[in-house]
Parts: sequence; C-alpha cells; structure tokens
Amino acid sequence: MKKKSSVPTMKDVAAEAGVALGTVSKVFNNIPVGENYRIRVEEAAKKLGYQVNSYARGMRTNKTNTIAIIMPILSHPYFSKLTECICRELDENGYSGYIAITDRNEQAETRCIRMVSQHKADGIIALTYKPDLENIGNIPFISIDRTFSGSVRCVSSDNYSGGQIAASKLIELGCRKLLFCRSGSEVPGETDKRKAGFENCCQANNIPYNSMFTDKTEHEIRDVIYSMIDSGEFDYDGIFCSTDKLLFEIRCALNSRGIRVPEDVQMIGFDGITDFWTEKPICSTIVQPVEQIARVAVHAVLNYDSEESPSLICLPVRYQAGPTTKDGI
Amino acid sequence: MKKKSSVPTMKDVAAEAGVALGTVSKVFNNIPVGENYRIRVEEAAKKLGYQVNSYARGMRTNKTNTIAIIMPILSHPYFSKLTECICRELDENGYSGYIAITDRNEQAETRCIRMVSQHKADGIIALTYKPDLENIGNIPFISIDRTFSGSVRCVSSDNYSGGQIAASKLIELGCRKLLFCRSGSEVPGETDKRKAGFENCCQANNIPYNSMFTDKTEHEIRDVIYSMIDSGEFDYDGIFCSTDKLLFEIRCALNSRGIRVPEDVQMIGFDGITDFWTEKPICSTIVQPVEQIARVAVHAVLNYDSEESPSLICLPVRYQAGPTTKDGI
DNA sequence: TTGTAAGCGTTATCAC
DNA sequence: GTGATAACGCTTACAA
Repeated sequence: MKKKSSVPTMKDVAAEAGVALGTVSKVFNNIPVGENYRIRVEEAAKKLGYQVNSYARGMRTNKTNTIAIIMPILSHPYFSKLTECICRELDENGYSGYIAITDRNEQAETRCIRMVSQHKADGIIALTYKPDLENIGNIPFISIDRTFSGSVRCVSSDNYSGGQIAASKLIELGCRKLLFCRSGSEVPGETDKRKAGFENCCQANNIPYNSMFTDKTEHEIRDVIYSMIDSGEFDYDGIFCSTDKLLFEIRCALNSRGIRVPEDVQMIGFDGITDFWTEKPICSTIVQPVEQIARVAVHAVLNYDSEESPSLICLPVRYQAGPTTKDGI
Repeated sequence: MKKKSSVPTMKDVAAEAGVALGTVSKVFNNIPVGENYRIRVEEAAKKLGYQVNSYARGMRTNKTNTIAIIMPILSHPYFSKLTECICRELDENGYSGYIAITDRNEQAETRCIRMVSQHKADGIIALTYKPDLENIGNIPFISIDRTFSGSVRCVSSDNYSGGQIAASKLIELGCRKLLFCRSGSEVPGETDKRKAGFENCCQANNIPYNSMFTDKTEHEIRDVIYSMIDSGEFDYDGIFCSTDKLLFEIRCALNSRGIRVPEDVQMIGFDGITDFWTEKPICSTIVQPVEQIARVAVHAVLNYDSEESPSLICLPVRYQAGPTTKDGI
C-alpha cells in the first residue's frame, strides 16, 4: 500500500535505504560514497527494481546517450549491413541508436533530421541525398558517403582511388577500350569521384575510354544497353560500373545479346556486396570497408568536439576478384 | 547578448512574444488560445528557431513517442525488410524508433530490453530468441514470430497453415514421398508449427512423410544431405524446408549429386525472400506477409491498453510458385 | 563523506 | 482565455 503502483524513483530508493536522495544519485553515477551506504543503496535499488530515468537525467545533463541513424532504405545489403555495424559499434560504446528511414525522399530527410534533433540525440549519423541542413543547431552531424558543400563532416570510401584501382585492374587484365557506367539513381558527388579516378587512370595509361550516364533506374538500363549494341556503338572490352547492382543489370543485358562476361567483356563493380544465398561475391568489385566506415563514423560523432575535425575521412577500398574478370573464380 | 548561446526554451519564446509561459505551452499542444496570441507565439518561435524539448516533455507526461525495436540481426533480407516496414509504420504514426541488434545472443537480448526500458520507450517490438522477460515492468511488449509461455503478446505468420499449404501443394503437384527439413538455427516454437501443419496435411492425405532435423548451421547441412544420398536413405520427391535459405543449401547439395529440382524433387521453402539481384523469387515458397506483420505489430504496441489483448495474432501466408516446383516459372 | 536545495524545460492546475 | 505556480526525476553545487 505504497503511494502508487508506479515505477520506483530515486526518492523511493533513498527512503528504502534510509539515506538521502543525493547519496543515491552518487551511487548511480559512480561518485565515491561510503561503502556501507553504497551497499544499502544497491540492495534497495535491486529490491525495488529501480532503473534510472534517462529522460530526467538527460534533461538535467543535456546528454542522452543516444545517436540518431538516418538511412535512405534498409532493404539493400549495403545499407542494412552498414546500419547493423553502426548499431553494434554504438552499443559497444554504451550508446543506443534512433533509426529513421527516409525512403530516399528529401522532405523525409529533413523531417527526420528535425525529429531526431528534437528528440535531443547526442548526434546524428546520416546517409542522405539532399537534406535541408539548416536549423540543426550545433548537434554533431556525420555524413556517410555524401560530401556536402558546407562544413559538414563526412566519412566515406576513397571513391577516387576506387575508380583508379578499377581502371588499372582492367588494363592489367588486358582491356584496351574502357567504359564507365553510372545510373541516375545516385547522388552526383560520390559517383563523380569514382568516374574521375577511373578517367585519371585511363589517361595516365593512354587507354581510350568512354563514360555513360543514364538517369534511368538500374532496372530500365537494359534497354539503353540493347540500343547501344544494336546500333553498333558498343565496342568495349572492359566496363567499370558505379555499383554492383548496376553491373548486374548490364551484364544481363550483354548476355542477352550473346556477349560473354568475362571472355568478351570484363567488368568491375563497386560496393562489394556478397550474395545472400551463396555468400560469395557476385562480381569483381571494389569493396567498401563497411565495418570500418561504421566504426570511424561512430567514433567521429562521439568525439566530435575533441577532434581536430577533418572535414572528410576517406577509408581505403580494395579490389576483390570475382566471376566478371579473367582473374576471377 | 542574451543569457547564453544555448538552445531557446519556452521561456525565451514567451519573453519574445510577450506572453506567459503557459500560453506558449498551449500553442504547442494545440490547446485553444486567442488567435492573435497564437500568431505572436508562432512567429516568436520561428524567429528563435524553437523546438520543444521532448525530453522535458517526456519527463512530464511519461510519454516519449518512441518505440524500441529489437532484432537479432539486420543483414538478412527478412529482418531488414521487417525493420524497414516497422520504421515506416512508426513514422506514419508520429513515432520514432530505437533500434537494438542482439546478434542472436540471449544476454544481449536481455541487456537491450533493459536498456530500452531504461530509455523509457513507450513500448517494445521484439524478435527475440530467449530473452529474460523479467523486470520489464508494464511496458507494452509485442513479440514478433516468437510465442512465449507467459502472457507475452505475439504477432506472427500463420506457421501452421503455411505447413499445411506447403504439403498440400506438393501433393497436388504429384509428390508421394515427402520430407520436412529444418535446421537448428531457429527457435523451436515456430518451426515446430510449420512441421505440425505439414504433417497434419500429409496424414490427412495418407501420404508417407519423414522429418529431418539437424542442429548444424544451414551452411554445414550439405554434408548431412550428402551422407543421406550416399547411404541410399534419400528417397523423396518433395521437400518442405523451414526457410528459403535452408532450401537453397539443400538444393545445392542435391544438384551436386545429380538430383534435379524440380524434375526429380520438388521443393517449397518458407519466408518469401526475393533475390536482391533479380528481384525474383528464388524458390517456390510460403510468403510471410512482412508489411502486414509490421503494421499489425505497430498497431498492437501503440494500442496496447485499449485492445482486448489477444495473445497471438496470426497473419495469413500465401503460396508463391517459383523455380523449385513444376508449377513454377 | 553526507545531506540539502536549486534548478533543467515542460505540462497541468487553478485562480483571475 | 490567460498567466502564475507546483510538480516531474534527476544532477550538482554548496553547506553541514
């Protein structure tokens, strides 16, 4: 027949233990306190099933031990893996994560950022396309894979090197007429760097190349390939695609027209996704260091102030041979 | 030269608008207030960039507009899709979601539940294996796909019907010696129902059947199949597998021994995962209604008290023909 | 070392 | 309809 059947508070613990309120607080904040007091408090807390109310604590300290994660989508192996790694890393640092899915929608991105900043997260890790970054206040914000114009800090793969590596690998494997493909579903910035690195390497090696851009979705792109082939414009022996998924579509289109991969055309993708079923790489690819990106992003957001704040952290990518190049499996 | 360069509070807005603190609160809670007052407040708020501090609000109201999501893993199409759907549904209801990944680890499950309940979420949606459900207090808890002994409410696919449908389909397609396969990586309860439904249908139709269980991981299971075949024990023309992934492994093993699917053996899986690359079903399967599960789970957790609280909500599954049965593509 | 009391930003209760 | 004022549960000087 206490007061209410509500959840216990520090006051209840203090009463149960016969100590002052402040003492209980100290125990839960690891501030030195008499050993006998500490024990009394801990027993009382356990007996009552007390847990600190982190909302009250957050209000007082302006610290919530929560980081917001903003992702465009989750039903894609790269994004889900990345999210999983971020969660694990946060957990290991005693943080938990909010999650918001934007469906690649700008308005949703802005709305999510508002929402989480209102929820007083201690920071934001976001993979976004074109958010409105005004009015965030001074909440630590780390962008993944997307560089913005302002002073927004970013953790990303080394896209430029990835492009270089892809080109040099194709050349090393004997290709002499190269093509770069990207589809329009990605944000300009990053794929441009992949392209730039690719072209840089081609030029340095005096290899002729071409670049292809289409604003079709990856799915519709097959028609573009078909018309290239049918009109005789297709004359390449090496292709670098901006994503593994795009590579898959193009490869299907080529196969439909009797062009063999890797015998006639060798292909390298970007992302490093392994097939869910076989757990093997589906193509030769430039692998993004997902775990490392997650780790560095979490570290960056948790130590936002104490860092010398580099505006861009590029993580090294690596080439992985697969069934779409002649060095592959 | 105000007080601090800190974030604006209701008090600041009240001062800026020249009204009382309580009036500002009313405006932000849609409580009727003089039209001219409302406008003054809204303008002041916009000017200052004010956002309500939901931690302070949460402390006062004991409502945080936050639901915790607990998942074993995210790098699996079913779990990531489910999580995505839950997030979308929460968002549409004005809630945001905490996320915790347990890595299928019991201790992590318990720890996560503690953590989120400490973070004062308004409820929990969890897909767990064997959590310690003590001391959660009275926080609304919805389990997905896992039925527990206690009064834990659960939203799940109709696993029993799924098993029946699979068996009846195989029989309809001409199979006369059936096999049920499950691997040990899943929790007992649910796959048992799939098995029970399957066996029930076999018995009703007087079709001989067998059931196979192995505590090997899905990956190691191929060896089990090999030894069955090599010792002559394998004599079936229809197999129902407890997951699509398991089906894939077994199918690979059969193929390696020259047994053709679906010509020699027809197979039906469970989950309804579509291949990321082709976006097509990889096998004939019993499809789980992912979106619906998410929607119902969110609805159940948000209306926890107002419901008549059924302890188990089973959602209908459906058969989808794929390349592993003779009616398939 | 321990206890006391003043807030943190909101909401809710009342007089006005 | 409006505006003081008392909580909410906790941290943190500061006083004992």
